[in-house]
Amino acid sequence: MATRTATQLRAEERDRYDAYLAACPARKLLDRISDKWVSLLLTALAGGPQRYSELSRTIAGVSQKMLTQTLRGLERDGLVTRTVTAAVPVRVDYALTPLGASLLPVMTAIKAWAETNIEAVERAQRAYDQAGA
Amino acid sequence: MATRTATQLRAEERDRYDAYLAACPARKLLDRISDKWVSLLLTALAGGPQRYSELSRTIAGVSQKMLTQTLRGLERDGLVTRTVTAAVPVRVDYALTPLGASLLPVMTAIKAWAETNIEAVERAQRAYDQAGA
DNA sequence: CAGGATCCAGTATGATACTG
DNA sequence: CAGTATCATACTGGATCCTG
Repeated sequence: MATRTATQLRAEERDRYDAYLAACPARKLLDRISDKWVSLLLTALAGGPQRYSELSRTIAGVSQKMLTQTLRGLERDGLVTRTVTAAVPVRVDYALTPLGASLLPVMTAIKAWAETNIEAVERAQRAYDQAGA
Repeated sequence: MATRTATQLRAEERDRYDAYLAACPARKLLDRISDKWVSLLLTALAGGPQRYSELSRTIAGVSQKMLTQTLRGLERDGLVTRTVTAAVPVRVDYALTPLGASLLPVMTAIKAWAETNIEAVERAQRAYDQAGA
């Protein structure tokens, strides 16, 4: 128990530091909503409620795991609701809450920015790669 | 070589499918700008150019690697510029391009949404966790 | 239909040490 | 000061099988 002094101190500082970061919930929330699947899911629900299977088809490329996981997270954050209808094959609908709807414009704006500026970005990339080579 | 029919067909479909997704650059761009460090860096540069070390202090918690990596990506995408000033200790300034500035309002909006609605989200989380327990 | 559980590969990220 | 290079790893995300 003597081979650690500076290293341990640094680790302790890091822990305290991480704790501080964890104490800043806004940054964590920012990280959570800065997620590909989140933006795609929220915009997918913009047109109204959708079933699980509809979403998986709309998003196209999302795995069961990511779809379920992201939906659970959004439900927990109060951004979407999950409604189960008992039937022969179970039916589950997801819909935006008012809180989720309030985030929608921003998500739409990001998506729109990406679609609008993709060409400019690609031009910049080509120029950058040219200069580098 | 007869133990695969449905499995192989599914794999082939998936490959074709993934190729299609890769061909959609807007989704890739959306994923790239939906990054924690990107939003933090762009908003950090909102007030004007900053040096590398200033940024690392402003962002607080970012590692050298992530900082450099994210800056390089943003530079390649044409969102920020990198200006090297030859001096005794080298000086490097980063600044937003017009393209980067055009993304700034959206990034600011996300950050603001997170800060505004963090409490509502936390309430929702507590309610969700209560119900689950 | 709508998941839950599990296994596994790839990537993202951090810590550390070294350099012009 | 402003990185680069390397190593180690934690976490993401996909594939697969199983269930109410």
